[in-house]
Amino acid sequence: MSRKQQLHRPGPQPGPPADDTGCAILHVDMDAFFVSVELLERPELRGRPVVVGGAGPRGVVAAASYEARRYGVHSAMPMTRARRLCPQAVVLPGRHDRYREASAAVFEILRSVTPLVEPLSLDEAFLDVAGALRRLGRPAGIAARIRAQVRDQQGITCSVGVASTKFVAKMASTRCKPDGLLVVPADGVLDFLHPLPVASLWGVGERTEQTLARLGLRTVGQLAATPLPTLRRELGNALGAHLHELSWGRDPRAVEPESADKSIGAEETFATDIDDPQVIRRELLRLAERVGARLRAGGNSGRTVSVKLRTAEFRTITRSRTLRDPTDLARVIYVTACELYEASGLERVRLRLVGVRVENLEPADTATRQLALDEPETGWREAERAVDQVVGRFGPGTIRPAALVRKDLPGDRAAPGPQDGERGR
DNA sequence: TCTGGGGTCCTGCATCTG
DNA sequence: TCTGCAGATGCAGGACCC
Repeated sequence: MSRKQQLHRPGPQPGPPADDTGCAILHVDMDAFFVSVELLERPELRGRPVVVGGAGPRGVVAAASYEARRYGVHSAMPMTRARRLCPQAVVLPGRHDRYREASAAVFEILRSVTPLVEPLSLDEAFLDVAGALRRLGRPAGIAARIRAQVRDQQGITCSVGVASTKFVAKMASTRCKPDGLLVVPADGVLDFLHPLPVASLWGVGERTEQTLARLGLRTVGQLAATPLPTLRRELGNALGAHLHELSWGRDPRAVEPESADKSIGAEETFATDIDDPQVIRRELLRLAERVGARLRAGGNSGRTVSVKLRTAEFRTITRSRTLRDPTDLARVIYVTACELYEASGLERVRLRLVGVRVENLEPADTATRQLALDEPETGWREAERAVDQVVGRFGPGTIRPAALVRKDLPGDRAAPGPQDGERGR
C-alpha cells in the first residue's frame, strides 16, 4: 500500500453508473500485488495477515495483505515495526522473478485492449482507450472487462480508475481499492477532487504536506483557492505551478507507452555498518558489475557515474563524475566509483549503504566508446561481453571477478566480511 | 520506530563558454 | 585584452513515487 492509499477509505462506490463520456484514461492497479501472487500458491494463507518483504534485520515491508493493513502495517514500513504491530502476520520473502512473470501476464491482457499502455511499475499502468471504444464499447465497460479477465485468468484482483486525465484516473483507482471500479465523470472532476486531502495528490509527500499544512491548506479545494504566486513562493516554481494545475483537474500529460531509461543503478544496505575501505571497494565492484551487465543487456551506455554513501547516522551523500565518453564497462564504472569514494572523505566512516548509478544514458550503438582507463579497450570490453554470454547461458553467479569469490560461501552472493582483501579483479 | 531498492525530477550553486 | 552577461553544463542534495 502506498502512502496515498493510506489516505483513502477502501471500497467501490455504490450507486447508478457514472457518465464515462470523455473518460478515455484508465488506471489499473493490482491489489496488494506481491501478496496476491504469493496467495495463489499458498491459498491456506487467505484471510490471514500476510506481509512480503525483506526478512533481514534492516528489511522493510514491500506489500501487506488487507488483513495486515488493519493493524496499521503498510509498505515501506520497517519490518521490525510491522512485526510489533502484527506479531501473528506471516512474513514471506519477496520472489521478484515470480512477480515479474505474473506482471507480464497481466500486461498482456492490458495490451490486448490497446497498445497505448504506460507501465508505472510491475503492478500498475495507464491505458488510453480512446482508440478502442468502437471495438470494445464504453470506457467503464472496458474497465469491467479488464477486471474480469485479470481475475479469471490470473486469479488476482485489481482496481481501475476511469477519468479524463491520468492523475484523476490514478486517484480514482486508489479511492476504490480493493477490487473496485470508479468512474469520475469529466464534469464531476472538481466535486471529486476538492474534498480530498492535499496529500492524496500525486507529488505531495510528507514534506510538502507539512509545508501546505503550515499555510493552513489541508484539502485540494483549499489548495485550488490559493493564489499561484503564493504556491510558487512556498513550494518552488515547478511544484507550485504543477499542484495548482492538478488542484483544478488539469493534467495534459498523455499516456506514453515507450520511455527510455534515464539512469541505471544498484545499491546495497549492509546487515551491519561497515568502515573497512577494502570491503566497501569490494561492494562497489559487485555493484559496478551489476550495473554494467544491466547497461549492456539493455543496449545502453552512460556518461555520468555516481556513488551514494549512507552513514550509520543515516546521512546520505552522493558524488558524481561525468566521463569524457559514455561507457557500459563495469571496469570503468568501478574505477570511477572507487575514486569518488576515496575523494568523499568517508573512507574511515561507518557506512550502512553504498550505491552505484550511471546516468545520462544513450544507446550504446550510437555512443562514442570510452577507452578504458590505462587499459587496452578491447581486452575489457571483450572480457565483459564474454561474461555476459556465459551468465546468459548458465545463470547469474557462474562467473564473476576473483575479488567477489569467497571459498566459505557456497552461494552466488559473497557477503562483505573482514577478511575481504584485494582491490581490483 | 529506525528507516530497502529502483527510479525520476527539481533546485541551487559553481563553473565554463561564447 | 578585459569585462559583463546569459545560457549551458556539472554537481550535490532532496523530495517523491512504487
